Amino acid sequence: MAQIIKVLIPRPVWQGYDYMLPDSLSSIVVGARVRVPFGPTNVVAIVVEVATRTEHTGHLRAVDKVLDQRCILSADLVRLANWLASYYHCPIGTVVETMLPTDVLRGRPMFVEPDFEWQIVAQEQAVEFKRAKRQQEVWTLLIKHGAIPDVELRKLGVVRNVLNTMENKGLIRRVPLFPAYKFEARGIKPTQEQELAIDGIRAALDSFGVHVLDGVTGSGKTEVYIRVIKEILDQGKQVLVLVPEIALTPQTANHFRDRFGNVAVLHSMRTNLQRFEVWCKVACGEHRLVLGTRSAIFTPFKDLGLIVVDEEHDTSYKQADSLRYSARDAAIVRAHDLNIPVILGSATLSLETVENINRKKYRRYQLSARPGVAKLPKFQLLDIRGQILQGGMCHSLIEIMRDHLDRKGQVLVLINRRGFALSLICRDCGRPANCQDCDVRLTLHEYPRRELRCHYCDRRYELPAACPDCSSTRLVSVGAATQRVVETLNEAFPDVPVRRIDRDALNTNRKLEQTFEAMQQPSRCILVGTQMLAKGHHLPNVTLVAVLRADVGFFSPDFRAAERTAQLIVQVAGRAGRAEREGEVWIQTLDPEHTHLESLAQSGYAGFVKTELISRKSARLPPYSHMALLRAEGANSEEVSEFLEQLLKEVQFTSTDKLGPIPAPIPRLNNRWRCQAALVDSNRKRLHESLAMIARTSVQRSKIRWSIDVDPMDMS
DNA sequence: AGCACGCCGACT
DNA sequence: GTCGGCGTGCTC
Repeated sequence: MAQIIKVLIPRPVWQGYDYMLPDSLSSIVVGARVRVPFGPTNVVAIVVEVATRTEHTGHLRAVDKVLDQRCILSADLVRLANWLASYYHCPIGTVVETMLPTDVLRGRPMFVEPDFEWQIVAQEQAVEFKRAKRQQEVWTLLIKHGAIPDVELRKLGVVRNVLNTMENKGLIRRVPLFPAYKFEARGIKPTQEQELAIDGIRAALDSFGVHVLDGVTGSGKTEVYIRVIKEILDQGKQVLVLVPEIALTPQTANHFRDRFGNVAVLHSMRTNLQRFEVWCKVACGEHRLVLGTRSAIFTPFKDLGLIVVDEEHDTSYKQADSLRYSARDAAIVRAHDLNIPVILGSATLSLETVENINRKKYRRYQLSARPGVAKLPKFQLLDIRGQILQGGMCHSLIEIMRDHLDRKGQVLVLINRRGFALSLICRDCGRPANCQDCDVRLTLHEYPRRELRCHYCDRRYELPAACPDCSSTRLVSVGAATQRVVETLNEAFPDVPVRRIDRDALNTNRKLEQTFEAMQQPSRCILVGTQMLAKGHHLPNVTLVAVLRADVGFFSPDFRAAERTAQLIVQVAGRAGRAEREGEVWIQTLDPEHTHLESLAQSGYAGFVKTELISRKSARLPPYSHMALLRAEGANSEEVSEFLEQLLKEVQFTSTDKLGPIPAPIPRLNNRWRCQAALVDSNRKRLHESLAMIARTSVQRSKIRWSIDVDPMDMS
C-alpha cells in the first residue's frame, strides 16, 4: 500500500501538507528532501513524518521525486523550527525558508562523501600483481608513503576503477580525511579567575546549562572559550561559536585557526556554494569547530556538544525582518533541547541576561582582571551647559586632549551618530531640508560629492539653490558631523595626525585594518569615529576616550536606547588604558545629574545596570515583563492606526496590557505611514495566547502591511 | 510561482 | 447591472 508523508514547505504557509508516496519511489527517511507538486509548480519540501493515514479530507497528490537518501534536516532542527514558528508567530514555511541555505532549497544534491585517503590493509603479505601494472604502481606508492589522499592519486593519473578493484580485492581501504584539531597552549597560563570559570564549566559539560562570562574587554574571555572548546573537541564532539557580525569574523577565525589549526566559517558574505559546502561538511561530522554569524545557529550537526555566543548583548543577533528571531535565544533553546551547555560572553551583558543570573537561571563567572595590564579606565562627566562648542567639543575637552597628547598618549573621539549629522536649514524661515518620502531630515554629504541624502530610504538630492518656502538663498549647514570635528581638531592640533573612521571615509575593510594597524605605533594621534570604534580592536596606546553627545541615547522614546548607549560607551572605553597608564573616559553631557550617567561614571557598567533595572522594574518593562510590538504601514496614517486598533480589539478581553497605537518614531518612510502598538504582559504564556489570537485574526485591510515582533530590540 | 476570487471603480 | 483591473489568498 502506498505510504503517506507529511512535509514542510518553504513558502509562507502556516501548516504542513500531506502527500502520497507511490510504490514506485524508494523508501524514505524523515528529514529528507522531496520534490512535490504545490499548486501550479513543484517545490522542494522536507519530510517530517511518514504515516499511514491523513486528516486531510481532499485529494492527496503524489510525491514527484525523492531527493535524499538520508536525513538533511535533523529532528532537533525540526523541533527548533516548530519552536521558532510558535514563539515568533511566524508561518512554519517561512521558518523553514529562513533556516535552509538557498542551494538546499533548490534541491542541489548534498555531498556526503568527505575527502578521504587510501591505506594498505594487509601490508605483511606479499602481493602478486602479475599483469596489473597500474595496481602494482599504486601499491608501491602506498608502501612508500603509508597513506595517500585520493585527490593526490588522481592527480598522478590513477583512475577510479583501479582503486575500486583493489578495494574490492581487500588490498586497500579508504579512510575519511577529517580535519585534525591540534591544540596550541601558546604558553598562556590562565589567571585564577579564568581557571575558576574553566573548571566550573568543565564540570558541567554533559548537560544543559547557561554559563555567563561577565568580563571586561581584555579580561581573556576568549581564552576561557578556547580551553572549554578543547575539552569538547577532545571528546570527539562538535562546537558552534556565534559572533555578532561579519566585520569581526576574520579576526576571530584567525585566532581559532591559530590555536586549533582548523575552523569552518559560515557568514552571509560567502557565496551560496561555499555556505552549502560547509553546511554539508558540518552535517556529516567532518568539520567539528564552526564559527558563524546569526544564521549559523541553523546548521545541522552530527554531534553538537557546546554552543558559544560571543558578545551576547549585540543586537545584530536579532533578525530585523521576515522571521524576527534572536540567534542568542535560539541557541539557548537548541542547547536545552540537545541537553548541552551554552556559554554567553560579554563585557556589557544584556539586561535580560543579568536578570536571568539574578534569578539563578544562568550561572555567572566574573572576569575582572586584565591579565598583565593596567586598571580599568576612569569615567568622568563634562558639563557642557552654557558652554561654547567648537565642532561639538567644549574648550576644556580640547585642553584635556592636549594634556594626553603632550604626554605621548593617543586619543579616541566617539561620536554618537544620532544627533550628529550635518543637515541643511534656511537661515531666514528656519525650514529644514526634509526627505520627500520620509519624515526625516536630510544629511549633508561632502564625499564623494556634495549632496543631500536620506539615511533611511537612501534617496539623494541635489543641493537646492534657494529655500522652497521663502526663496531665501541663505541656506546654512547645522550640526557637527565627523568632518567638522576633524577640522576643529586639525586647527587645535596642527602637528598631530587626525584619522577618521566612518562609513563615508572608510568603506573597505582593508582601510579600516590599516588605520587600526597604524594606531599600534606609540606615536601621537587622534582617531575620530562612530560605533565602529567599539568593535574588537586592541589599541594599547590610547589613554583618553572622549564621548561627544553621549546623552542623546538617554532621552530616546526607545526604552532600550539607554542600555544601548551605555554598552557603546563601555565598549569603546575598553579600548583605552591597556598599557601602563590608566585610561580616562570623558563624557560630554547637557545633563550631568542624569541618574544613568551618574551611575555609569561612579560605578561603571555594573552601576548603570543596577539603576536601569530599577527603572525597568518600576515601569514594568522587559526583563520584568514580556513585550511584542505590532508594526503596520500603509498609504494613509489614520487607516494604519485604525487597523492596529482593530487588532487590539481582538484581544480586548485579555489581561495583556495594550499600548498604542502610536505613530512610529519615524512616522513616514518611503512615503508609507507607519504606526505601532505594543502588547506587554508579566506572564509570557498569556502574552503568547494574545499574540496567537492576533496572528490568526480575520481583521484585514487592503494595502496595509503588518508584522509581529516578539522581544523587539528597537522601536523604530 | 501562478491562478481563482472578490472588491471597487467605470461604463454600457 | 456588468466588465475588468488589481490586490490577496491558496496551494495536500
